[in-house]
Amino acid sequence: MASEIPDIVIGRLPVYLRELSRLSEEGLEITSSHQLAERLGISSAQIRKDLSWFGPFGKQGTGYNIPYLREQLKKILKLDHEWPVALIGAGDLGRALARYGGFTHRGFRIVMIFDNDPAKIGSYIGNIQVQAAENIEEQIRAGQIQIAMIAVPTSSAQAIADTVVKAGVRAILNYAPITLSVQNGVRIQYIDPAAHLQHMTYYLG
Amino acid sequence: MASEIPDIVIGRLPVYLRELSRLSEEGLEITSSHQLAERLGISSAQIRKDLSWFGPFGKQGTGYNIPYLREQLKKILKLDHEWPVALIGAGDLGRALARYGGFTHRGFRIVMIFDNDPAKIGSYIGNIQVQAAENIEEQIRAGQIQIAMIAVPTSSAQAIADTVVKAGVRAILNYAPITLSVQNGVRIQYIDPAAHLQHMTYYLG
DNA sequence: TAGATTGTTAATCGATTAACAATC
DNA sequence: TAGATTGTTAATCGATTAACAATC
Repeated sequence: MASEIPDIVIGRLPVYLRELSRLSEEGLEITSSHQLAERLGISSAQIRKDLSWFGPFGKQGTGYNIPYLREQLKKILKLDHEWPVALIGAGDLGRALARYGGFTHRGFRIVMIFDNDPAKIGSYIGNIQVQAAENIEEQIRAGQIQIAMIAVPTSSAQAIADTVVKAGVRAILNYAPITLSVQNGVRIQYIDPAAHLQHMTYYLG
Repeated sequence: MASEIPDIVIGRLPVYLRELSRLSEEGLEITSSHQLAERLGISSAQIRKDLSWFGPFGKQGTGYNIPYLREQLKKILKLDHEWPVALIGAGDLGRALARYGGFTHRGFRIVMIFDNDPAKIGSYIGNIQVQAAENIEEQIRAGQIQIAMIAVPTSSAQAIADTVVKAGVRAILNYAPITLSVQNGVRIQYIDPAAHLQHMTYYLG
């Protein structure tokens, strides 16, 4: 049953997928748990154990067929179709995210952008027009959007989270440096660069 | 001995510090492991255990003095002085990072920015002038910079990492979606929003 | 004092690793 | 076949939690 697979295992699958894509770009057709392990700096046993939660994907003596394993991982992570994403916040960070080219070939497309600044509403970022924040709930519901990226000031992040969840969002990528409170069943991932830096300074001389 | 404290514990300290700052802004002077736990969605036992690695900071029956605990955590994480940071890459993301206001009050200041695009070299982002990438090694060495943020295309990320490490950098915040290979003693933290999104789609219907 | 909360221990729980039979 | 690598088991390792004496 899928729900008993450790979350920490799920979190590594995108990293495996990313490295497989690189190997593929390098022209390789076959890889092994050892090759992946060396490139990712983890143990080959862990890679084999992680994959074995989902089925046998390799061949003894040979390794893994890269295109096949990529396909399988994409299926597991539900990346066999593109996910529409709502972006809340059109400041510097929001605009950088909207222009970032790395989402599409990995399964995501920003389809709506919101801000509460009258100077930004109506303007275009790429080919998407920034909408008023008051339309968030209606638009997300109408578009049946399940994923939102929050790139607003800390002071409004919780209210925005409440709004998007009410509208049906079930996965939030939160760039505001604050722990959000949401109902059960809603997933949140946090991106807080300052926290990452603070984690590393502990080890600096 | 500091080196035996689990890295996963170190990684939670910035989150505790962040929440303590919020409590402080709300005007509170005292908190408890229970209050912190509820706000962060983790167990109070974990918070007390984590803190106990570094010393007794609380008072039985009362809890923790917020200003005091903040000071102690800052000392532990070496945040009692400001860290100069080199930013490599002045594209959309680099510019958003350079303008991000959230670094300074958490212990970091971007003091140099590099790019290899002649159209960007010499231009200003805030009050910092973008320098040519060929100056990276010399400038980082001269400034004795220990922390770098990498916001360059995937194809050049490893080469940039090699360069900054050669120049003396010991902590890298990497925004390129690639696992970097560096010598022992160099810390890396990864920020890959697409990977975070892929982690969450596993759970979506 | 009575009530509350810490710091710490021991138990539990979960994740990683080593090892190897199976087999390509 | 000989060599290599998977998938899986069992052992090890590490992290989390429950519980409570100490004490403010």
